[in-house]
Amino acid sequence: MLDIKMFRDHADIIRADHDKRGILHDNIDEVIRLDDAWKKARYDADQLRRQRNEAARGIAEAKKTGDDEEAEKILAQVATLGAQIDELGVESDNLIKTRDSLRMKIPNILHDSVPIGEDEGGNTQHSKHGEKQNYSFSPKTHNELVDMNNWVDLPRAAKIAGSRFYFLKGDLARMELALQQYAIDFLTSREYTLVQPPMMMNRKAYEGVTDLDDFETVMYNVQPEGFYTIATSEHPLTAMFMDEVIEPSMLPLRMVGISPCFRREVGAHGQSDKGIWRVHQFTKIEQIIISKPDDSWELHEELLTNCVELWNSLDLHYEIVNICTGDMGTVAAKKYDLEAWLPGVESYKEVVSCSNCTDYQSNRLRMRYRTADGNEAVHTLNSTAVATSRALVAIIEQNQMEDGLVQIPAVLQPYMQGQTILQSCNW
RNA sequence: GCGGACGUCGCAUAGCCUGGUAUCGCGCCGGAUUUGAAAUCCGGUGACCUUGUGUCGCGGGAGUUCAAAUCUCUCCGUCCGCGCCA
Repeated sequence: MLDIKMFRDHADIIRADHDKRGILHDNIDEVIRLDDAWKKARYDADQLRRQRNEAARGIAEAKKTGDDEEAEKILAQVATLGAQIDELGVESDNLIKTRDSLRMKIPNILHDSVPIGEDEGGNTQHSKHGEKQNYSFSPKTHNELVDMNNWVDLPRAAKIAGSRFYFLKGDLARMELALQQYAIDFLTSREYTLVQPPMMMNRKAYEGVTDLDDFETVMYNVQPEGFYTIATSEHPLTAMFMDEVIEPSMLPLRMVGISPCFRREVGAHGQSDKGIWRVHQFTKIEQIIISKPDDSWELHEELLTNCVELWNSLDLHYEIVNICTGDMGTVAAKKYDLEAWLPGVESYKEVVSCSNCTDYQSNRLRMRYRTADGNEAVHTLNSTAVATSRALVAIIEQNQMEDGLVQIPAVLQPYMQGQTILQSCNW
């Protein structure tokens, strides 16, 4: 959510941003109109409250001196004030609620370096890492590989849960754990603090961190308490300091989160998304930073550097993409995606997303830090380190051998008792 | 799950019984004093707006009242005891 001051003093900046995104200004104008109306109603209500407070003081004074007659007189004079105040109070409450529910829908201000473009076709290449492997055979897709090695059981998962769930078995399940442990060690050695968050959140906190449409399409609602299962540890870790004033000495706060991620994935998805590429549940190691505004752009690059060095160390080929205006969501001001090469399907596909959300989440969450001039909103940043299911797909496609077995990346071998090849599961 | 206590500005704490201007301390910011620092003293230190002798704010919501931190109901959370439990 953008600061309301932005609408009052710099609406031109928001309008220019909407132009870059190719969306109409209607909502901006409506927020400004509602804000003016709210200020007016609020002022009128304040004036009435002021009258009432003055009268109440008069009554208190009269009662103190024992002048009951005077007290009764004032009481009669202000008899109708309460009803008027209630009426105006309801009006101003409605105005500000409408204003802010609309304000929640207005996207963040994009950074200047975000390329202009209508859709994902407008994304630009930021850099390329590693090389495509040369295979002396025709590389298989990850779906073929997990099938022939019995590493994934989709039908039985569908039977007991539903589609897009999976059993992960044998050596692939072991490598999944190795990958988690490796990524955590990699980041904790860079002074990121490991945090295991709650896997469910309440509605209020969740509204602070996500696009409102996500409640319909992404999150599971757990009854009877009405909690929402987290779609990523970004959400609890970012909302952790909700309603707090953070000591500046704590900033920047670097965290590495681990959690299962639950996603409803409502809507149709293409053939290429079958198997374990797009699933309802996976594990993700996530980087989170809470920072002062002046530091956030430098820290955004730090997050990307961590990703690059982590994925380089796995010996994988991938490219980094600078997401364009038309492909950016509501929350981020700038976003890099890391797209790994999948030789089986001959395309680059998204495995990491690295965002600077500036003060958009912290305005909603009322998350500030203390400065000499008062409290100021912090900036929040997040980046995948590894989403295990997708990282597994990249590893098995790129490291596959002619017999369908897979070489384990050297850095993961110590986490698997020195094993070098993923063996098939025999059932 | 049952019973009890509690929730007050960044932290800590008084006010609640008996309704009538948000208390003391710490930390922080500014000023005075000083060569500088410490110490001391003074002032400030939640949010909002049309900046006023203004309004709101005491975990959230509702109610009673001219008036609620204070009384009532309800929800949330914390702590203690009991029960259950990996």
